Parts: sequence; structure tokens; C-alpha cells
Amino acid sequence: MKQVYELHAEVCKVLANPKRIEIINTLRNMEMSVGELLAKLKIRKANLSQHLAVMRTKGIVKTRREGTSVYYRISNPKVIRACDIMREVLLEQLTESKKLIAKLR
Amino acid sequence: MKQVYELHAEVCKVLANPKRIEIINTLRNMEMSVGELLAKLKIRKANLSQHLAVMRTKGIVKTRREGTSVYYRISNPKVIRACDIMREVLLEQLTESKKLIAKLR
DNA sequence: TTCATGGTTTCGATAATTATAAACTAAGTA
DNA sequence: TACTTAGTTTATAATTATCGAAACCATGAA
Repeated sequence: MKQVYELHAEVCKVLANPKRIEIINTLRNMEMSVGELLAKLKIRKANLSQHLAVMRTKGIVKTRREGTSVYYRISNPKVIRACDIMREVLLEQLTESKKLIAKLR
Repeated sequence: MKQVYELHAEVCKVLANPKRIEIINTLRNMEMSVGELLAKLKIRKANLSQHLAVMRTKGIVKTRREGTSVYYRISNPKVIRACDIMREVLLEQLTESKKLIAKLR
């Protein structure tokens, strides 16, 4: 069982970085080449490639080569759902604290 | 927007550790004191307390003191859902690779 | 074959996580 | 007050993550 928890955490680690979350958001509806991703995100090429490698080795994205460019896509839509749910958790936290601040007046 | 991605990642980081995932699983149906958690999980007291502190400061768990013991509970059930969905992602990956192995015969 | 374009990998440096032990605080009891 | 139980914090060491720069590989075109 312990090993399952470790694998589970490994998969979750993909979500534990702002740039990777942005990558997931950018790929949510369409596959995209590294160059296209590069145009959307403010990341250096090498760094983007490193993050994509992390996601690849954990099975979160899949690739397809077309000529000289490599297209990335999210391999399981559930990842997007989990990511969105965690975003909701954050947003609910933020509205909670907004309410608290409002009460202090 | 960039700051939102950073907060989003901060919240997701709670899931990025096997022990914290185990804590979430243990608290999924009931609140529990630190001592009770300690009895279920094979973690040292100080380390458990540190993980709980991480989860507390990120708003993932809430506490309630009763005499000398402190009870912890998951503050938003969506965290459990997101965690479960990521588990499903892992399990689907594992069955995929099992299929692949089967094909190699 | 050489060149250009598109991506990836490697190497250090720096920062963030994690675990242990030890010291500490908080509340209840003798 | 002193003591015990329950939990937290701090200091430190070890591991892992992240980034930028430079070198590298893959494909297609001249």
C-alpha cells in the first residue's frame, strides 16, 4: 500500500507547480506543439521542455511528432478535472477570506 | 493571473506527498485527533504535526481543540474528490501498462 | 553535406521539501 | 505547584525541485 501512496503522490506532483498548471490549462482543449506553447507561456524553451519531460515521464501528457515539431496533449482528461477542482478549492478559500474581511467593518 | 497560478500550485502541493495523501484518506469520513491519526499512520509525532501544519496553513484542514487533544478534519470535501480523481488517473495508468505487458506475450 | 529550425538533455547553482531529534507550549490532574 | 499527556515548533541535515546556460539531437530544406 505504501508504494501506491508514493505513486499517487508522484502523479499529484505534476499539479504542484504553477507553470505546469498553466501548461495543463493551455492544453485543455487542444494539442499544441512546443513552439506554440512557447508563444503562449512566458517560459524559456529549455525550461518548458523540462516541465514537459516531467509530465511525460509521469504519463500526464502524450506526444506526437510531425516533421520537426512535437505536439503535446493531455493523456487523461481526469487530470484536467482534478486540476479544476483544486482551483475551485482555492477560489472558495479566497471568497471565504473576502467574507471575513467584509465582516471586520 | 500569474499569482493565481502560484496559489493554485500551493494548494495542489498538499497532495504532492504520500503521507499527506494518507492523512487525507484517513480523515475522509471523520474528524480525528492527532493521537488517533498517530495510531493509524506509521509516522513520528513531530513529523505528523508538521504535515498537519502544512495542510492547516494552506486551508486544507481545520482544527478543533477539546481539552488536551486537537481534532483535525478536511475543510472542503472537494479536496477528497480531487485526490480520488488523481488516484483514478494512476490506476488507469497501471492497468494500461498491465495491458501492454500482456500484449508482449 | 551543410544549414536552420524545433526540441531535448546535461550541468551547476539555488531554493524548497522532508525527516529526525530536541526543546517547547497547553491543558488537565494529583 | 509539580507532573503528565497531547501536540507544536525549531534547528539541522539530507534529498529533491527548479532554473538558466550551453551543448546536444532530429528533421527538413538548400
